[in-house]
Amino acid sequence: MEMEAASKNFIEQAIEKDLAEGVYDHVCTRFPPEPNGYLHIGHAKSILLNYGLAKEYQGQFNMRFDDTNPTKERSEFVESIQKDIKWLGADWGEHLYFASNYFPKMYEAAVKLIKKGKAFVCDLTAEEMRKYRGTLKEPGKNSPYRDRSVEENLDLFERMKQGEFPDGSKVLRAKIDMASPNINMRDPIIYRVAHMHHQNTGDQWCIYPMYDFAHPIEDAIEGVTHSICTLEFEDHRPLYDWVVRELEYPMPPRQIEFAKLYLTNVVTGKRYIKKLVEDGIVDGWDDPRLVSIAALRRRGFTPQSIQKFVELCGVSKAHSSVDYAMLEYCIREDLKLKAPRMMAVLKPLKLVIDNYPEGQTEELEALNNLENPELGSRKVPFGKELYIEQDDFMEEPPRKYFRLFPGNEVRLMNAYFVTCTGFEKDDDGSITVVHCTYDPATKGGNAPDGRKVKGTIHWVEASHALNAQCRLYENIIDEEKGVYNEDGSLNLNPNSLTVVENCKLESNFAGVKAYDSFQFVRNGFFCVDSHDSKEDALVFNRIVSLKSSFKLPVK
RNA sequence: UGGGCUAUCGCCAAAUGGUAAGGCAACGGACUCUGACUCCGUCAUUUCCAGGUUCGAAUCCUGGUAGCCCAGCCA
Repeated sequence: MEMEAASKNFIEQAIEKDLAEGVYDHVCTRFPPEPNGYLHIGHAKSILLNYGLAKEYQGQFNMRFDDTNPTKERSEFVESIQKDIKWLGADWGEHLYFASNYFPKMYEAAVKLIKKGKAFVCDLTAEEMRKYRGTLKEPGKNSPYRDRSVEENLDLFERMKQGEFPDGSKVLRAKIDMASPNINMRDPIIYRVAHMHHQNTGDQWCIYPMYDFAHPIEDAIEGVTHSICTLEFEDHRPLYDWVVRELEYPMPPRQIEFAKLYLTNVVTGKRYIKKLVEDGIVDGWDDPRLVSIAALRRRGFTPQSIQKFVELCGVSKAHSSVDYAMLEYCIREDLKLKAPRMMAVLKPLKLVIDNYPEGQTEELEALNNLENPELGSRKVPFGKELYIEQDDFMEEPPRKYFRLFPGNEVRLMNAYFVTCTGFEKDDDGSITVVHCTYDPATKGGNAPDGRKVKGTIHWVEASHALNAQCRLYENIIDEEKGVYNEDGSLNLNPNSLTVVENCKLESNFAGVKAYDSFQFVRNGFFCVDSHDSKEDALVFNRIVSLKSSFKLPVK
């Protein structure tokens, strides 16, 4: 049976058209972040899209730091960004570039424009410039400096470079059209004076190119064919095209825009994440409540799960917000067969097996993943006293409750069948201990007489159990009304971080680092906070999932 | 009448004039060593709205409506 080939997205279609028409003879894409923050799930879409396209068309994928504005950039971020992209699986090979390394070429390009009469040095202040620019509905006015001679412009621009002028006193502008309905074309600034230290070029430069001028040049220099960016740059495309045309690059790059990835009710966006980090609302850029790449990694997401997610989301130009459930689906799907699992009890309730010999313990064999025996097995201690989940016992069960209640028999996962014989309550009326008897013949979890049980529950042996305080990170932060209100107060999900005391963990957790911190993945999975990106997060079963999957029957 | 862009199920998203894919979610049912997983089934007579062209329209035309982006010496 043949699978229908997946339909091509609009970018693939554009590329194939270009290739077919001979506009380009190869494909080169790039991911060009500004090193001013950590990467998040939205960037993953762009990274994987660009990388995937390059691979699909046997092309080249460039990693380029768009570091043309030293005020916001830090080398801390150039490290983290590279780490995150590598982790995601996008391989740029030898092609790691810094826009700042092109400053000499950009300077030459600017000189070329001046010589062509297409750029001029302007002395208007920022304030004046805004007035001359006009408004969205009214055209702008030409700058009084617009008609300076080529010689004068050349001289002035050279002196700007030499540092003769203070910040803000002079800029270089492209000479296009002050009456253009597109504000980006109203003689945009292409170079500014900024006496500032740059993380890569140091104090070599005191003039820096603007994005609209720098970006097309960067793309052209690297032989990028398809410069893929987000929707808000659509209005900049005419300027992008103007720059590569005026600079006369052969086989100029083409800019294509797509819609950003947003997650419903989750804070995406570098700006917001940055503020949460700076305000100390979260513990850092890798706080598991965030959707930064670092946080997702720590939370137990795998690169494969994120790749899958991006693939599932698709690419289009329609503004959209993807359900968080889709991301969760992807990690479950990925971990399902490849993660070893253990048992842990988050809200413990003592279970005593009255007919189990006092003082005896035994080791039982447990598969690490029932669906994938290749992951091997481990020994789990078993004894007279165990802990089970509070939710797994009910004094008065509703209809269709399959777990433990007086008189009912269930299977202790990987162990024995037990039948509930009674329970104890304290003065408050809360249940303290549940009593049961076990059937020694059901060792391993199956009855020789073939009888079945409806429920299976997880457990931890009391004397071997590890005590832990678990931090449960739940969903992020609610963006429904905006993360920050107008008065500066925050809209936070109050359940985003829950601390649970006295969790009981299987003794096999002993070798696991940082087992005090668990990531909520829902529907049967929890991951151990890896803290260390080299380690895969460890998965253990259920615990809270019943809340979402067991519903009380309606009366 | 500033300019640009977008509208297909609760959420993503295909369909390129030939009779509305797929995934997530949801809901039934079967299975099950965790009520998970798996499996099987249901889920848009209709594509923002109104007209028009056509044998045939989500696709073309006309006119509306709604949403997003643009007036940084940020990217």
